Amino acid sequence: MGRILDEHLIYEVLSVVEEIPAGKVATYGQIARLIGRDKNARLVGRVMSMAEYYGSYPCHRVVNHAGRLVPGWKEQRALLEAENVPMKNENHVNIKACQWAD
DNA sequence: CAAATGACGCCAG
DNA sequence: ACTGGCGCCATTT
Repeated sequence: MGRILDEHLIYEVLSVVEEIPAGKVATYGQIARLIGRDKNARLVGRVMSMAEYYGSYPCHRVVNHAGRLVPGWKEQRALLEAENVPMKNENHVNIKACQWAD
């Protein structure tokens, strides 16, 4: 299985993710806008799901527009709390308080 | 080619 | 806050 997604897209998404500072989070839509692909939030999510294959990136700092954590990824919460990211409840960060101002 | 599937987003109830 | 419905895009069935 070769490259499923456009390598250019993967490169752009991951370079943005790399910039998210510890203690902050970014949303899929936010990242999509930053790379000039406003309507491609879903693709950003797809890239994230395969990010491990391309290297090590702070994927735990990417959440959806409501601040919900990745469904099924247990370690994410601990990773965020280790950076003192404010949580709203078990599955959500307080996005208002910790969204990365780009 | 039609329908379904997702680490999504926005709006209405 | 939670749930549907619709729009969005690439990939898969």
